[in-house]
Amino acid sequence: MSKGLPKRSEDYSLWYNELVKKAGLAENSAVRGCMVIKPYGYAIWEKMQRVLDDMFKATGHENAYFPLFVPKSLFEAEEQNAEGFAKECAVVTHYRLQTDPDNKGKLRVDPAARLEEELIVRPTSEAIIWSTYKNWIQSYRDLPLLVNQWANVVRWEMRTRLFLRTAEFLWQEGHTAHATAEEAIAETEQMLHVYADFVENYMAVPVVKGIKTPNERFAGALETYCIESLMQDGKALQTGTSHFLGQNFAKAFDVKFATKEGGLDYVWGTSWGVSTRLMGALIMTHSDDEGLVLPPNLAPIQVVIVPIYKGEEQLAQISEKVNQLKKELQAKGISVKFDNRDTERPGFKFAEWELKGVPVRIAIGGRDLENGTAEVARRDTKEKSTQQFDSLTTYIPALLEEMQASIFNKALQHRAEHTTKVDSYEEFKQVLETKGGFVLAHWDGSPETEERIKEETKATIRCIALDAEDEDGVDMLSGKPSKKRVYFAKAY
RNA sequence: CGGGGUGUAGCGUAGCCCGGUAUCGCGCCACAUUUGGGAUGUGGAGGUCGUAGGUUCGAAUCCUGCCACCCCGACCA
Repeated sequence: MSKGLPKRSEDYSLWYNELVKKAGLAENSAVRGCMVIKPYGYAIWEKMQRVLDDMFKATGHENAYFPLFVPKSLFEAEEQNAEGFAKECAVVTHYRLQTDPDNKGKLRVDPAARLEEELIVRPTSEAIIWSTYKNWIQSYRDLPLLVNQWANVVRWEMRTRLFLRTAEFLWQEGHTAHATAEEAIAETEQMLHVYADFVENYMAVPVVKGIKTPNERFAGALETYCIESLMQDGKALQTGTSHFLGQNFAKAFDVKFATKEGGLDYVWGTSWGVSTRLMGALIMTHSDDEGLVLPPNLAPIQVVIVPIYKGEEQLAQISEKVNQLKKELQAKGISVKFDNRDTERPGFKFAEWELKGVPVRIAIGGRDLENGTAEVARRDTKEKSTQQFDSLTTYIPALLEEMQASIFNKALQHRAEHTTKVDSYEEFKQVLETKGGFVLAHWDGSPETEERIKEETKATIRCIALDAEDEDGVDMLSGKPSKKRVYFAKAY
């Protein structure tokens, strides 16, 4: 491991890439655009999954699994959706290889093994799922149908970045069917709130809840809800989406149900998802030039204990105390690592665990043995303090809780400082160029002005906030009247 | 996919213009001394120079194709 990371202030992208690799989260693979998620990175993802999965179950959802491949005829059934994803689909055309007669030791695609119908590698699973739902739903008694799946999907991206945009990524996709539009909308909103709850309270990343403009809407949806977060470099990142699909997929796949009243009607759908992109948000929101800063609620290791000793005898003395402490902390649900490697020195370990973002470090040395103390260092502020050893079992849980709140508040403050109201296009452009961040401005609601602003400034409308206040104003470009401000930003 | 760049040991690099079998640092292995913020010394291992062809007596170096990565665009969770 080489020392030091690039500075955020000098090259934010480089800092991000190096951090992801050096902290052992992920690396590029032999496959273009696809990453290898390494054990430490995957451990964080697993914690995210566990929490989210519990939240999904608590709101009545069940997990299932649908195929990776979607026959082309199914894929194209919902036209809007198919067209939206067409440009980035991987397609399976053959099912067999053979030895290449012209090139010894090499294989080639067997031209005789062409599939009668091409298979699309799912960029999302609406098609395969709704074609299945047709068979699952006959009556209002079968509704609502609340299913989630954890899966990988493939979108053939031109330009990729670890976690933020990869050709293959991991996510969960919820797909539900309801008897009424109201119920489906309530589900769409509910899941948006679930995501917001998770992202704010576990990831400690503040979100703006809102709806997308028609331009930014999911292909095939009537309404797309989203949560948007602001990264340290002033760019926005969508951290989750929830779609109200109306009856679009029900109609495309002929999913009808017998109503209580004896009629026959198409069901109403939703879909919602978060992906490994959340990892990118987690990294970019809190981390610093020394490495990752992980919120205690998602850190695979919450506390690391580093012994400082001279000789094996002293290590044995320290170990005895540490093992007892470790047991007590673990009993309180805290994950603890005792880094008793004899092959690295304390200073090296300090730097390494800081790079990996472990929230709390406890160091115990000879002096502490004599005094009955320990040195406690918190990762977020890098403050160190000396604590009574016996108080640690109450001090540490409280500290972790305090840190969780503290890093959220820090991110919240950063967002507040980088959210600017503007009333003129000049000011708008100036804010984008100088400080970045969210820019709150009036918009006349037309796709034309939205498009023009995007072309001229690279900024897009991230969302129309659900809690936006009514305020009469005029579009900064067209001068037409507007009822509320919308969130603009340059985005990932 | 367009424009630009890069690819040499696990990582970071020198050498490439001007062809003669590869430099340095970190890391790795062994031993010793060390251990309260990225240890030091001594010895050692590790390379089909991204890949496939071509030119040449000889290619990391020159030429061509391909692959991957990075930056900037277009596209996007």
